[in-house]
Amino acid sequence: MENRCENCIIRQFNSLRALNKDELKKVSDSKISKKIKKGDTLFIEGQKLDGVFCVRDGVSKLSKLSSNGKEQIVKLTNKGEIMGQRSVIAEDFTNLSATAINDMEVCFIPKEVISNTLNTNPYFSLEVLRHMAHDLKEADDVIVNMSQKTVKQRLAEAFIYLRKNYGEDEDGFLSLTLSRDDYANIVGAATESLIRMISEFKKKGFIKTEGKKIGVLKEDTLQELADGF
Amino acid sequence: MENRCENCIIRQFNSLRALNKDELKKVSDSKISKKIKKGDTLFIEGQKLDGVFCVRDGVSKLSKLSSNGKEQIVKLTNKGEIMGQRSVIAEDFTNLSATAINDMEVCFIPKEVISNTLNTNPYFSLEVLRHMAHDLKEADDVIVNMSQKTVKQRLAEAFIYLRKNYGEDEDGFLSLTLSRDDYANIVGAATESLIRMISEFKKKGFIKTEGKKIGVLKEDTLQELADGF
DNA sequence: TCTAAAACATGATAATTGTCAGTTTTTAAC
DNA sequence: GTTAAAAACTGACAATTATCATGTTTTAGA
Repeated sequence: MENRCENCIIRQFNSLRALNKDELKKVSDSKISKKIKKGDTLFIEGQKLDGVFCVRDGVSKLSKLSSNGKEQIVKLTNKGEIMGQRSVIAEDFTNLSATAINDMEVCFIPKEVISNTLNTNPYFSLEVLRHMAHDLKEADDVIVNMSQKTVKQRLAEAFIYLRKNYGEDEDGFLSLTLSRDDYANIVGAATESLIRMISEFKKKGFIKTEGKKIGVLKEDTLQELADGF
Repeated sequence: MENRCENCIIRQFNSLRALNKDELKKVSDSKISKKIKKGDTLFIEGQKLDGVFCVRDGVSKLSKLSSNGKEQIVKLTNKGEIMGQRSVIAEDFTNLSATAINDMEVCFIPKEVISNTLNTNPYFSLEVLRHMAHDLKEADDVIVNMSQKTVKQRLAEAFIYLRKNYGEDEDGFLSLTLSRDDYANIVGAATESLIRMISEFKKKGFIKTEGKKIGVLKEDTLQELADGF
């Protein structure tokens, strides 16, 4: 049992930091550490979740299947985030599927522990509330982008977002490597359209590619493009 | 002071129902009733809100300006809903503007009362959390619709939504009358495109119109259309 | 009631994006 | 290492949607 929540720095980045010692002990005693392989799924939309997942390492995509059978990625999660809280709080089925984009390390925390703490520790509720408020704001922004911007603008924005949030390696390629399909499902476009746009960006010198890897060359130009110039 | 929160049925539909007598008294003593005329604005995106609005009557649109200058309506609020909580909780500027679609009656509740209660009454926090969880789920659905469905599908869906949530009058017209511009800003399309589609739906007998008013004639057909047939 | 402004409407055309069909490259399993 | 499957890519074409131009109707205020 070397991995105790008490010693886990990750929790400083999420709502679990509002827990007191006793509560933290309960969480730690009941949590189950899991390793998720790239491509594996944490949960599928429509499932009932028995708990939440705290991401120690790796990135996952939260997506939803449209009635036309296409996947839409609603959000990418990063280290420190908690997944599945919406479903546990609303005592509802998940509306999203979670799939690992690279190898992940997560802790599963049973819902009883979470809901007990929500009922007794208002600071914890408030922390969860703040995080959800943040998610809601981001979701609103996505709605506006989806409806008012072109695919090209959304793609430019995606590259900037990925660089900002996940960084790049020593050769200037985005640290988070996504498939073309994933890109298409983030910006909400046909895969072929998206590939064409990547080619275009590359030809124009905005980005560089090497296999799946993509590197941002002209962030300013991409930003202008995203803003509509 | 005839209008006391203690006697207001509206609060049964929102998170205020989790308040105890004392808390409710505080809310009631500090609240300010306001009448908002159709077309007037409750708040504008980027403002700092000093409180939340509890909707007693009327409908408002929550919208956001895109960088291209077009408005996107993110959500319509109805009787009983509380507006501005996200901003108050996150101690953040509003990301949305709120505009009255018809004449409204709202109560303004100062943020201090709200945040005090959030800090002390976990049931209230939990209720707010549930409502926000619901909003977040709805936002996810909107994202998927925006990116995966055609304008025609989204319009069909909008008519069904409006009938279901706001009802219709004795002549079969939607109770909530929106301008063509508002419709365009809900489904995320150019106003001209939208008007054309309304004409098409009318020609095909799916809906009827009389001036601004629109009535759903074939809900099943619209539903099939929205689902992609 | 008159009048200007706003909202509604339609046509022509252009831009954006999707679909289908096929080729090449990469990946992963045996 | 070979090979089958998956992913990446390209072209041709079609469908969707936006834009611009213009006319008509409705609405609200003097």
